[in-house]
Amino acid sequence: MTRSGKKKENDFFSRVYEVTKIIPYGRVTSYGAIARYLGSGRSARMVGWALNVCHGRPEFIPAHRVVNRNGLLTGKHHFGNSSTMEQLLMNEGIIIENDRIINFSEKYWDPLTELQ
DNA sequence: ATTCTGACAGCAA
DNA sequence: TTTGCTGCCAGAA
Repeated sequence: MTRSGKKKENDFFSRVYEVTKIIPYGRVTSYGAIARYLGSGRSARMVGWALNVCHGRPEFIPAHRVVNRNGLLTGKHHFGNSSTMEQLLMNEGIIIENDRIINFSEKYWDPLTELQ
């Protein structure tokens, strides 16, 4: 598609969004896992950057289901209210304490493993 | 073109 | 164990 108003739609960013959108309800994953799934396992920071711009997307992106490898809600501050992210996660059955997901390994969803 | 930044991850001390 | 620095990649100024 010849630049539909934006740049390449199949950018690294768009892939991040696509992967993020297919995260099942009640499941979470990490930035590194997504980066790895996209091919660049060391671009975890880019994933965070992409999600930072996800607000400019018309579609809903469950960015709250993406945390760091420690299960820590590092990006909760980017959801308008600092409590929005944990509210959304707890609403999906995720146990959060001190901004960290308690049952992280339990709810962890790795695109590499699940999607192959 | 160059520099800085960023919602990370890995490793060293 | 916790704390801190480095590497990494792509976009914005």
